[in-house]
Amino acid sequence: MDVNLQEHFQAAVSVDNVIFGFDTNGLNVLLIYRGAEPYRDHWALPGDLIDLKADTPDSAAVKVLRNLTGLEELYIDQIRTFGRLDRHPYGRVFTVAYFALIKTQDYSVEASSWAEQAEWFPIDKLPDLPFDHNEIFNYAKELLKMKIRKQPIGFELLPKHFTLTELQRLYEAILEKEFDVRNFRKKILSMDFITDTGLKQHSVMHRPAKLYKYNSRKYAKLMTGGYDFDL
Amino acid sequence: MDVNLQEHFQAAVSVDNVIFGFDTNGLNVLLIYRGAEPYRDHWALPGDLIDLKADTPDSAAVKVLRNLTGLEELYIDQIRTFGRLDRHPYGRVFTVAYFALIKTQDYSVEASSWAEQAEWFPIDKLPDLPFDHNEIFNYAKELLKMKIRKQPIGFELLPKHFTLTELQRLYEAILEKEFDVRNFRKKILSMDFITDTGLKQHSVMHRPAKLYKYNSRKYAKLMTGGYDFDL
DNA sequence: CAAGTATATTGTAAAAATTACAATAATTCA
DNA sequence: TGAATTATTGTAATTTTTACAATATACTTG
Repeated sequence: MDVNLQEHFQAAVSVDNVIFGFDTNGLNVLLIYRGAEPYRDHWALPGDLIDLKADTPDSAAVKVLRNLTGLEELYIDQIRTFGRLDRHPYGRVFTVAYFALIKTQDYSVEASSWAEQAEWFPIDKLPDLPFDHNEIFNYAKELLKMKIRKQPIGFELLPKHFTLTELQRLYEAILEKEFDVRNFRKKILSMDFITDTGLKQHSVMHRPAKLYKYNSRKYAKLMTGGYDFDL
Repeated sequence: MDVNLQEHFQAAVSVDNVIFGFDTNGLNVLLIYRGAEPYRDHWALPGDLIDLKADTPDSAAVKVLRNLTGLEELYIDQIRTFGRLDRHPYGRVFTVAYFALIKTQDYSVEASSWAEQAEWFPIDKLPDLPFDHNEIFNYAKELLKMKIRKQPIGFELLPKHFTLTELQRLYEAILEKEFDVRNFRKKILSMDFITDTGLKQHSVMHRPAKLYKYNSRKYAKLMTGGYDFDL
């Protein structure tokens, strides 16, 4: 390899994940409390340098997720790559940002080798983040808004069985906008990819709501026919 | 820097551009005939390794564009990053893909240091491309389809003054779908961000068409009010 | 067990947007 | 002057979106 080329092979590449979760308080993001330099003892997006001998950006992002949640089958998607010259104090580090959606209720989040703690933060109460993580988070939030209007990814954030009210609150939290109850239900049901499970809530001190589930098979069928999801 | 870190700082990062142009034959992509290894004498997407001391992915992509076209003010947007382990024969090279839109008519394209030739290819008649450039191109094509339905970027591909028929042909070429003449015009005009220039075509052997221009100020006004572009 | 509390569920009419469809107009050329 | 070629325009039917409020069901409490 000639000198000219060697100059170029001196970069590191990392992944950073914006992990969204949803509960009764609204939309949350998972942050870690960094246990290593740089920015030790700061809250930051969970991420790691890519192992150049073993990982693609995608597989590296999945590893970070798995470390944190023990789960492999999560919704994950690349956002974009950030590469300001001075974004990392140790050298030229490009970072490929991802966003992931997880069902908060179903799984518990645990600290890992590089994270002393991991904690959910409401998206409107984030601490100031190191590196360019504020920028990455804002970009992710916009992308989530866009995507949820085009694809049925909201279900990734809800338990397997959910009520229509929960679904509506989710859309409202993400889109920062309220919907009319009747119109929302009409529209969602007309799309025909959620199914009534026949079950109901119980032990709630009001009329119990029907429980629905997402039917990915019906959705796949619609897409094949060139369907335009929108809300 | 410890050994552990050094292992990570051995990657190179490049940019690759999918440059779209539009003419009477339809939608085209600009390819270069590589003058250097690897894949010398192959048609490929124009791109280059990022200068780690000077460039961000964005600025590197703009430099490639400028080299090829002499222009700086082009529509350009990041697509995503590709990082298969074996995608480059010289080592671990990640590539940040971009797509750009240029007005074919207005400017001429010239070869550069790393390109012996540069040539427009109709998007349905591309040669087989090296690296993962086929994958990148396909991804870019899908993204263009999505974006043109959401943002008025079509105008970036047309001359300053254009006819409604030209605009319709552009949408049809990108979306691979035909529109009804009357409905298309109604919709476009109702969006109210193209303006009649008062000019007409001439020296055409049929009724001359009115010439319109894109009015970005009106578009900006609409967006502030939360407008949802769609077609 | 009756009344109270809290949320779930449902329909309809008006307005807006989309779709389907074909006849007339303006220029150049022979 | 007419032949050729593409540009331009309107309307009715259908579908989608919007705005709006009364009733239903379970649990809790007195």
